[in-house]
Amino acid sequence: MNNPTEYQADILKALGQPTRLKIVEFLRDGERCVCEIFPAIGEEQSNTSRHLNMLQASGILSRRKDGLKIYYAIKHPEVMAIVDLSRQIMVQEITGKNLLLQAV
Amino acid sequence: MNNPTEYQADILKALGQPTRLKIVEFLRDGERCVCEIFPAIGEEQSNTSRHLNMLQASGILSRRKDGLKIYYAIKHPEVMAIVDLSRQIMVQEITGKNLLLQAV
DNA sequence: TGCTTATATGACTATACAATCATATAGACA
DNA sequence: TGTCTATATGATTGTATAGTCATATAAGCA
Repeated sequence: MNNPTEYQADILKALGQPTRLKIVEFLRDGERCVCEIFPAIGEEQSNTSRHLNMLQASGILSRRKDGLKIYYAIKHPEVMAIVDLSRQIMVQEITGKNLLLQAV
Repeated sequence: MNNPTEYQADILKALGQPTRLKIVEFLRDGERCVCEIFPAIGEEQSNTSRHLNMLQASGILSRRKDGLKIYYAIKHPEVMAIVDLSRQIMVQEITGKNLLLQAV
């Protein structure tokens, strides 16, 4: 995080990983504790914990403690907008490639 | 690229790297050849070429050949929207941290 | 106090990535 | 044909990352 470009890249890099993308998608509807998140995405607790920590460190998620449980939530609405836009790009790319395949 | 989530993550990962973010930002105003790009972002030609190749492979950039030169351009308007949103998140994060610092 | 549950972390391994240097390819043109 | 220019690529190196297993921490409760 030495300069703005690196900071900005870190935010996008945090989202650019399948496990973390699954976490963010699962949190779309609101905050959840770790004990709900890791079974939902099918990853180990320790691995999920690391990714959650990274998402929080890069400003994607907020963290709230309640007794034993720790609740994570999407911190900025812009996060879901980015996720949705990247899916749009994916869909357009896949559609384009299928059209190419059909043309063969 | 085995499943949609990985595909989507690859798009975001492609944007989540400082050198590639600089390339995309430089292409905001329109297509440019490699010979314009690498001096503008201050990276070596070979390194720039690799990043351009990756950005094209992940569907971020389009590529056009004209004689000796190869022109790259932003392929989807959603790309710049993502870049702008990620900067908004960064600004909010930095602002929030500065407020915290002032409170100390 | 001791036990249980929820979450985090240390140590490790395998893999991926960015950058560099040298070199290859491919098109333009004399 | 030979030379020049633009771009890509092979080989290599150092570093970062994801995932796993075992263990630590910390809060709640009997």
